[in-house]
Amino acid sequence: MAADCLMSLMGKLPSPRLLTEEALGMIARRFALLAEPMRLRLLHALFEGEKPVNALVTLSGGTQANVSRHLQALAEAGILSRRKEGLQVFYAIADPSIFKLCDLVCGSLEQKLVRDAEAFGHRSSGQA
Amino acid sequence: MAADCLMSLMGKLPSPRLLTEEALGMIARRFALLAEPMRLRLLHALFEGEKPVNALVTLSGGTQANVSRHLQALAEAGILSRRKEGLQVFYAIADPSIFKLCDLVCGSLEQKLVRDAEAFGHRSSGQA
DNA sequence: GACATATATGCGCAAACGTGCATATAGTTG
DNA sequence: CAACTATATGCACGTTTGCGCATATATGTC
Repeated sequence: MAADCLMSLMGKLPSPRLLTEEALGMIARRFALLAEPMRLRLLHALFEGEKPVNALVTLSGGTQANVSRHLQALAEAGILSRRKEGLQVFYAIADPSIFKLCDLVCGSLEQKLVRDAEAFGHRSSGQA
Repeated sequence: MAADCLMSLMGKLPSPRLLTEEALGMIARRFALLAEPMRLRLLHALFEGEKPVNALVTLSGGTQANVSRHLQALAEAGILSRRKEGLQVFYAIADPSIFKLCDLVCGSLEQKLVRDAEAFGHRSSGQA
């Protein structure tokens, strides 16, 4: 199960000895890519399907340069796919695990919010 | 599904208007907590079960101060639980979604590594 | 009380990161 | 070829963040 996810990952890598740190770094980088609001915004926009950069710029409200950088980072990590068609470049979600990751995190956050709200109500008779 | 995970999250929050950014920030922070090798190391150590801080210091190889900070951050986010027993403080994984999150990320990384390895074998030279 | 152990915190520093600006590259159209 | 659009990149800046050091707090022991 999850307890040995790092182990299973190590088995797939070329030199199994030094890779504990390397595997951790890879996992950390993966999570780090999802740890930016702007990138999450872009991913959320791509949940609907493939989109060109200019559309993502409009939807996200970010600068073209920034959006381009973020998309490139996500694509290099294999999270997004990149397709060039004429002048435009279309990005799409290439890693379906992203959906489940977001679902898990959002579900967990919902539970935490509900718990905190209940704890709030129990301690003080009113709400803030 | 995942496409409207932000929406469902928004429904649970007190003021539904401004919360799109706030929800994104919460999700981003959640992922950011998992984006550090040291914190991943601590979580991995806690996969076996509840452990005191000093044990986690030994297992992770980090400084006591750092380990304490990381544990505190994870506990404040609700990912870890904190139990005080005498001089020692025991931390444990309180959010079971962490297991699935790690599984998903590790599985995705495995696939990517295999793909890259195959692409490496097909071409005589690869790109970085 | 003094002392020891376990954990948490204040402070400063160095590295990493996101962002904006200007500009470069690629491709289309006249 | 020139002009235009879409995307990518070099550079500098401000913020954030993880870390180490020393120290503070808490609890148990003598």
